[in-house]
Amino acid sequence: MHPNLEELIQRLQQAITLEDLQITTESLREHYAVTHVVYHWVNSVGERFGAGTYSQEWVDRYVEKDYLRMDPVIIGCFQRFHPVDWKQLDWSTKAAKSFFREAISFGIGNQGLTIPIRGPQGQFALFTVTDTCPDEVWADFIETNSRDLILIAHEFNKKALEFEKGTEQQSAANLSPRELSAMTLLAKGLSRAQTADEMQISEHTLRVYIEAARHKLGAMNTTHAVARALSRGLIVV
Amino acid sequence: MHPNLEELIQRLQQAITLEDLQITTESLREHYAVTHVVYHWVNSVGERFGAGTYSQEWVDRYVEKDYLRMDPVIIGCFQRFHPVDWKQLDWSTKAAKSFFREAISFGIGNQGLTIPIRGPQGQFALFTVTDTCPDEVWADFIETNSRDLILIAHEFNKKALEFEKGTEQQSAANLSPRELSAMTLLAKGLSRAQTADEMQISEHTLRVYIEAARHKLGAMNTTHAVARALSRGLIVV
DNA sequence: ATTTTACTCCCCATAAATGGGGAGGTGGGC
DNA sequence: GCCCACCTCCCCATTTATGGGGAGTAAAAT
Repeated sequence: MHPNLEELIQRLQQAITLEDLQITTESLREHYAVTHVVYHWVNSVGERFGAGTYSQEWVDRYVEKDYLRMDPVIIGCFQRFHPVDWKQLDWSTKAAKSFFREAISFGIGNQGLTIPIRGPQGQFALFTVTDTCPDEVWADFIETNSRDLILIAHEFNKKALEFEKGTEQQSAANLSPRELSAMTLLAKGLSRAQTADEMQISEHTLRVYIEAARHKLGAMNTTHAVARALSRGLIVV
Repeated sequence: MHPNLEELIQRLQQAITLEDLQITTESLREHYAVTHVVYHWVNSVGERFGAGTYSQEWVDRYVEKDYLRMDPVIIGCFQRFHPVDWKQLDWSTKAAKSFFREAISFGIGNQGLTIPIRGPQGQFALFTVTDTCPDEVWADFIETNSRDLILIAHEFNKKALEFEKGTEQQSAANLSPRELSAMTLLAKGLSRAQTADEMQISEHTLRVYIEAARHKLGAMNTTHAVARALSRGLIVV
């Protein structure tokens, strides 16, 4: 374990503004003596939020070209769980190769480690450390620090979720057991007739539950109601 | 950091069967001198998988009574990111109270810390440590070990995902951008007409996307397809 | 250069979901 | 004891979703 992990995490935990997170990324960059440290998050509303040491030029370029949609780091991390060494990713396509060349020209560095992080309600974030060095040096760096970085990424995301919570409040909307059963069965793909049969009630009665759940959830239709129940963690499929 | 974390994680990383995970939970229980250690996972197909030291009687009881749907630990962890001390959860309802009493009678312990873990395609897992002790002792335990436990939980899930990859690899389900747009808008409660209008295509065309998405997701109807897309983290509302 | 993938459009008919009413029974909480 | 939330049942008519076909263009991957 790195001796200063405690101190770094404490600084993170004490952050109260976005700028504090920004400063923390800069401190981390100095501390680990790497090229860049970035925390990046696309929230449930599609808003982007991030803190990091990439140059503004690169960020602008990235947004302008909509690289989010093709960046092999994003694509790769989205289907992985463990930290991803950029070398493990698929850079074979032409677009990926030119993207990588361009990234290097913007001073991103030739090495990178990105940790995917997933939170409630489908939240997805990335914590990235990049450097400019030979493969062997980078392998050593990962070997030494990956666990610390996982914990730091975790703390970053915890903080980001705290900020998010301040901006969007969500109503409790507690559904009755029968309403929850109805929502769950519908989410499993059963039709109303099947659901009513499974719940051993008439379809007429089932409709009352569905309607009640819809109104409680402020949903437009059954599909919407099921989607909201899922998003809010009221039901599990 | 606990001196034996390295050894424990290495043992985890070398696990090649489900029984190895089971043995690891038992080793962890001894190592931390706690009442129970459990890793539990409900995958995208709804299959349950787990390793842990709970008694078979409690597991059977839990499944029989379908406690998964009301367990405050599940509900609470599903909407949280950071490790959850069971005391932070909402035990105010009558059902929750009797559930807690019953759990204690089955020797689960009066204290618990559960770490929610989320993987690709909406995978959701829980890593739990329980104990029987006073609040202050438990607070100390958490203070001392929570970070180690996060890393252990991470390794557990990495291993579980490796196992999963072996058994079911067909659930890749790549939806095209238009299919994803359709699913997202439907999940937001738009009707087909509104969705088609929003996507600026004819409703006939929209139906092709919905049908394609349904088939790819193996869903019975639109509601089911949207639910699966949400569960697997393909779309966000 | 060829194949695959994605995107767009159109037809038919039937089954399903939705909108709005109303009514009676139970149990728990104040 | 009363009220509220929950559970159950039923009617009407209309809109919407679903099932199965087919077919052409354009871009991208191989």
